[in-house]
Amino acid sequence: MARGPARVRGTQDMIGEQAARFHHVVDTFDRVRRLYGFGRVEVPVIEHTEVFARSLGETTDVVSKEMYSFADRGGDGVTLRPEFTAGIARAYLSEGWQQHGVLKLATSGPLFRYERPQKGRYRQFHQLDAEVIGAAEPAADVELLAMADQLLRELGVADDVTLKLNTLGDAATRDAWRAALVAYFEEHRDSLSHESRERLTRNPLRILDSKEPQDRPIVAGAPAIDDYLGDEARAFFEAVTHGLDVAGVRWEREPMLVRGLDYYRHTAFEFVTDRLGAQGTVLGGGRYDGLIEALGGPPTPAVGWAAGIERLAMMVDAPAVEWVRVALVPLGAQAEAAATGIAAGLRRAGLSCDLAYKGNMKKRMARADASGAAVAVILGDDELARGEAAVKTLATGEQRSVALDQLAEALRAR
RNA sequence: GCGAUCGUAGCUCAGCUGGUUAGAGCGCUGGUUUGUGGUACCAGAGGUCGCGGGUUCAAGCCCCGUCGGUCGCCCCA
Repeated sequence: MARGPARVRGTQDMIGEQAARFHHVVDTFDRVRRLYGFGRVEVPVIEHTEVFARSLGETTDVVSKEMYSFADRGGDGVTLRPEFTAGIARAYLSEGWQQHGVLKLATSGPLFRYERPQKGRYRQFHQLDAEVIGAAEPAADVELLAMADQLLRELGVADDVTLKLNTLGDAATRDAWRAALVAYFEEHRDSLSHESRERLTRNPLRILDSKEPQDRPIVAGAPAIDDYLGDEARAFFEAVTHGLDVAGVRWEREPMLVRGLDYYRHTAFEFVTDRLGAQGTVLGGGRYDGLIEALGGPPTPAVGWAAGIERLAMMVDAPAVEWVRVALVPLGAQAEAAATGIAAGLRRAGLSCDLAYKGNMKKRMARADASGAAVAVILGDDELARGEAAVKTLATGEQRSVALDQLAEALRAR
């Protein structure tokens, strides 16, 4: 069995196909984000605990139980980031990024939540993230959703994923709807599941996506957000949905889709799938016009989303293996010394090249084959003395001599 | 925090109702070929059966505990 120290629960070591899938997702995101003019931003993995505590506020469970928080050697309370948005909002304020006007930002990297691992859920997990800060216009929501849609298309998972869209309205709408929901559920308290009765005091909006069958009929009769939407909020949502239609982004209305936190306004959305067990959300986000203010800044409109890299990586087709083009097989001490220089030359010429270090010739040839190289360059004392190398096309077994000074050119042509 | 399920070689797994020296495939090393791979054949290395206790003449197999993995609940910023 395994020896040595174990991996920390909920972390992952990735190699081979798994690592390739992961980076395929990140690379695709990086390409798509440029198409939409989103600049890359880098923010710390660690923040003062206050940054997340203030942004999360109401849901005590999240803050107390699920953050990786600790005191550093100086006694400061710090937390490994459980999400991107709060840290980016903090940077926006502390670094004076208002000077840049409307910011379209993209980032990706590790996040940490102290949770019980299960399918598509880890303690160190990774997300892609996109934010538009400083734009109150529905066009920002549309652009962000169009980018998400294109990303999922280019990853080849769009057919397995549905965009669920809702509006939470403005602050007044949200408060009124919430009050109506609480009153309604309070009325039906006795028929609710045990879990939902708990939620009623802690986080009543969550009752709307309860998994308990007995809650379904009650949820179905709950007050709908649409009855509480003001004219402005309604117009905003219509602008978003119309924009999506024009951009050719398919969406479905999901009136029960909510966000637990108070700073979310207007658009809320999730791209969901049924391919990932209990973790159906592959990409989610919304408008968080209240967040920067909650962190002590000026009222600043913002909207964004994040997507789970692991979840996407599980869904994409296996990316093509990255074969190396040339396998260099030196034989003997002299040839090995010369091969180092030849390999460097081939690589500078832009040819990917694997240099065999160990084993007898048979072993080295076997490795050359396993590397997927198109050609093996065999370099022994005879060849070296003549200033040549044997170039073998591995697929056909055909072999010929090539002068060393013409090697790069000859290999490129093949 | 709760529940279910699993834990045998580096990996994937087999091991019959408890019964001698615990097996296979892949991978690894060496050989058939002292300078020729992908196919084939031969040989070899590699295992505290997660860990601890118990029952038994006898435990990989049964019981208890514990640790770990997986899946789900809670939670989901």
